[in-house]
Amino acid sequence: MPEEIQTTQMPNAEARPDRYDPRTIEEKWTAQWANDPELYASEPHSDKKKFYVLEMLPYPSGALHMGHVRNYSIGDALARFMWMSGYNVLHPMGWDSFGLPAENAAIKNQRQPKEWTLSNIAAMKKQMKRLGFAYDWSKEVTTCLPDYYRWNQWFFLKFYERGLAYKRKSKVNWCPECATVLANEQVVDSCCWRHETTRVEQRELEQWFFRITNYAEELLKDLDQLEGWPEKVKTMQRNWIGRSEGALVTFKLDGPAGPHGDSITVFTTRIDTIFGATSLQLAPEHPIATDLIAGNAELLASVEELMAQQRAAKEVGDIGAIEKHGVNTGAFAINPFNGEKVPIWIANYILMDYGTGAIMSVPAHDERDYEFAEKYGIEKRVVVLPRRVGEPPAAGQPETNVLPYSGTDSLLINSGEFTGLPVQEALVKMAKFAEEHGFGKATVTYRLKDWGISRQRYWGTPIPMLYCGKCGVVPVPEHQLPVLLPENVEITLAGGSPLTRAADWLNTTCPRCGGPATRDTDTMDTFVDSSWYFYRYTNPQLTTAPVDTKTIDYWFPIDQYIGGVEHAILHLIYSRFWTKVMRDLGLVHNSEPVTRLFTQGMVIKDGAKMSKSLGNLVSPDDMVARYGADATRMYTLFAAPPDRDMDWQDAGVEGVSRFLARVYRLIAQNPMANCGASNYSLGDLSPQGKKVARKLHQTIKRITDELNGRWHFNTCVAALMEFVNECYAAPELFASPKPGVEQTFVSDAQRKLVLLLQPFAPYLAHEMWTMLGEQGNLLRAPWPKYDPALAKEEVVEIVVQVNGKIRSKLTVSTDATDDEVKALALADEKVRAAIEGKEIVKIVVVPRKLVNIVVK
RNA sequence: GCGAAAGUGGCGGAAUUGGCAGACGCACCAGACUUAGGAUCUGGCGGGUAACCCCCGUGAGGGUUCGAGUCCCUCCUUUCGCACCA
Repeated sequence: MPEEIQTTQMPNAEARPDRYDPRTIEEKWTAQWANDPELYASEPHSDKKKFYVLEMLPYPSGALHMGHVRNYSIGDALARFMWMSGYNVLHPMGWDSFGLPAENAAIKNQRQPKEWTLSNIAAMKKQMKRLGFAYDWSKEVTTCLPDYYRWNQWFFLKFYERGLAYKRKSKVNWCPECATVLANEQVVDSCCWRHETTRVEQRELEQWFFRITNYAEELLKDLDQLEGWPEKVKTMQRNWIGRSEGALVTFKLDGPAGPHGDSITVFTTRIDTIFGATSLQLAPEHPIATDLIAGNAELLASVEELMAQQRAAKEVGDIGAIEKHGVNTGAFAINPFNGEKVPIWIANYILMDYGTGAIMSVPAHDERDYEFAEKYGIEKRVVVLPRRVGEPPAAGQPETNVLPYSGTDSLLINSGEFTGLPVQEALVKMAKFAEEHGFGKATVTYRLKDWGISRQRYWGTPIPMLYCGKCGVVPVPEHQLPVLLPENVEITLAGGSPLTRAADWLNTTCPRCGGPATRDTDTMDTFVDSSWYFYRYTNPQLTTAPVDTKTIDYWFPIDQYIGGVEHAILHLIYSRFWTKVMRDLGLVHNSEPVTRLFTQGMVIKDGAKMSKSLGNLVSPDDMVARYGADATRMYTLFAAPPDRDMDWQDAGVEGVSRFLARVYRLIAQNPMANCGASNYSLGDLSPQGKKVARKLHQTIKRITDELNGRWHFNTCVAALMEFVNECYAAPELFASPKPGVEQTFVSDAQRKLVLLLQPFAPYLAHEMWTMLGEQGNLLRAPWPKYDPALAKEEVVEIVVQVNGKIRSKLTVSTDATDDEVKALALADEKVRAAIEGKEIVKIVVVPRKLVNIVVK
């Protein structure tokens, strides 16, 4: 039916089938989906392939931003595609809802954190539903509710039983802005990860720690198995774990023992160079250093200065640029390998929190030691040959050059009984020698530190520990869980944990002796919440255990995790650690939580990441109101490949919206009943019909390949646009197909277009699905298959080059042989003009692509 | 300093294994339909050129190849990660 006739018949604009009105369509379906909780529900199903697709859960700040929309649009497209591909899909969502912003809001707006958080959740959930994301809300997890955080406490007790949770006094990173402790992972360039310009201070506090270092080796080793993870993330984790193989060697002091003992233990990765050690260097805070300078005011002052220099360098975040300074203590230690006395120095570039806080200095073979020795005139003694094993000495080069060659494939010299050994062998033998003689051993050091989880904050999981005057530290018995977070507590940022002021809650009885006891007033780092939430999704209402192992066995590991790269170390290393502990507790059987990880790019506007402070935010609500959820979502997929940063342009959404309107009109002008058969052949169609059919099947192939492969959804959308353009090139075909095969084809093409659209623009797809008279659930309709016979072109354009320059183009049958193509090319007028009078050296034929005639 | 990724029209981006550079979209220009158009449809749109043929063109320079955005080398720029870790 011609468009203009239809439009004049329509009583009101809203219902005009030539007018795409996303708002009416989307609100209708939002309501319908809300009434159908089974739609996205997924339960374990023994005879169905599962697919667990997960997007990182948001912090309920109050409103979604475009970064969220992009993240969830990627995951949703995948989930929808996998459903249509026949998988049993788990696609849950939840709320990482403990944390400081709720407390700030409480102070600022006089609202309770709980009320503030829950109302934010309600608002954001509504936004998500309006955007049409296909989440199974029956699996929703809200980490700030006792249903969830009681299991944090349960895990804490299990960790404690296993010695994986312990308390110690330690120097901690303190953010004055947050008024709480930060984990090492939360300190970025010496500043708070939340307050990027706030310098972190060092404070001494009693803290609970999780012994993640017990798993350092496994966390490192298992990275090799994570083939579906970006190399970049794995590299960041490897750097963070920072494994270093070496040896500990103990040097006895050449003098009386002080309060901190009579020896210095150094960590070295080059024990083979120990005969070249001409001094020891201690960190300014090293206990022995304290002993050695005690009572010497001059030394004390110098060391204070070294400490200040180190602190300053750390604050700038560039300890690497520190200018080396040191002081000679005048004391000596004995090198246990040769009995030599070596001077003990204190230096500003030695870090107390790495290794043992003490090194042996070998100026001849270490650049840093060289620099230091140059400055202070310390002897440089060569103990490794300046060349590889088997290499003859270079002519004119001294056999014992300082800093000659830093490789470990050389030979030792001047090293007592170890002289002549290759370095690699010496490393092993000398560590063994030290161990046999009781002054050292081979060891491995990590940069990774235990995870400090105590936070002096209110809005978090209470740590389930008690302090009894008689019994000391006592865990809350399991049956008393949860330790509920008390409500209506006065919240201030200063003055330690607000929980210290909740007297009723704070004072309790000791479960061991029945005497008075007080609760731990700290709460857990929120990264505890996000370390295992994805397990809880599988069975969020379970009251007897954190998870049901059988259910986990079905769903895990997560097939696809999608989120920002900013979580490469924090969240993603904690989650891996937690999984390994859960495995050791017998709760899960997988050792890694995530098979494939995808890190999407940021949303950029006007050259910078969208942020409130820059004022370049684009509100998803505004976009949805103006263009609809489908257009907004589809644009986030269209603007760039999902792993790259995308540049937001309002006009771009409009373009996508126009495309959706074109799709709508294409089908709405003449929605056809299901003709059943889809087995037409090209020969039955008109030339126009053939072109459309070919394009359709090529489009199916392109989109299917992308969804199964590299995920360049931008080209999927482009492919859909190309197909629709092809349809518009033959306007009568869709408007009034001829009875018979043509109608069958158009009916089929309409359906396939809707199916292909579903992952990217679900609202419009559902609307058109019913418009076509289909009753079944579109989300479970089978993904269309492409027919290679239909996708194949009959003729192909061949480029003819002469010496690599395009001279002509030929249209030949796809089945033409190389010789036929060659003959056609040589017969071509333009080609003949180009090669006239020249000798043909060679003719290259690339089937279905080109001919290159090489002449001279 | 070390390592990784990237650099293509006015803009976002395409070109999956070396084979027509610029798909698709935005912006812009012209036309059609219209009382009107910020709707819709049609066409154009890298640069040089009045235009055709043609020449040039994927950060710069070299190389391999019949043929290079794609592979190799050197350099430049941007982004990210690491950086006295002994």
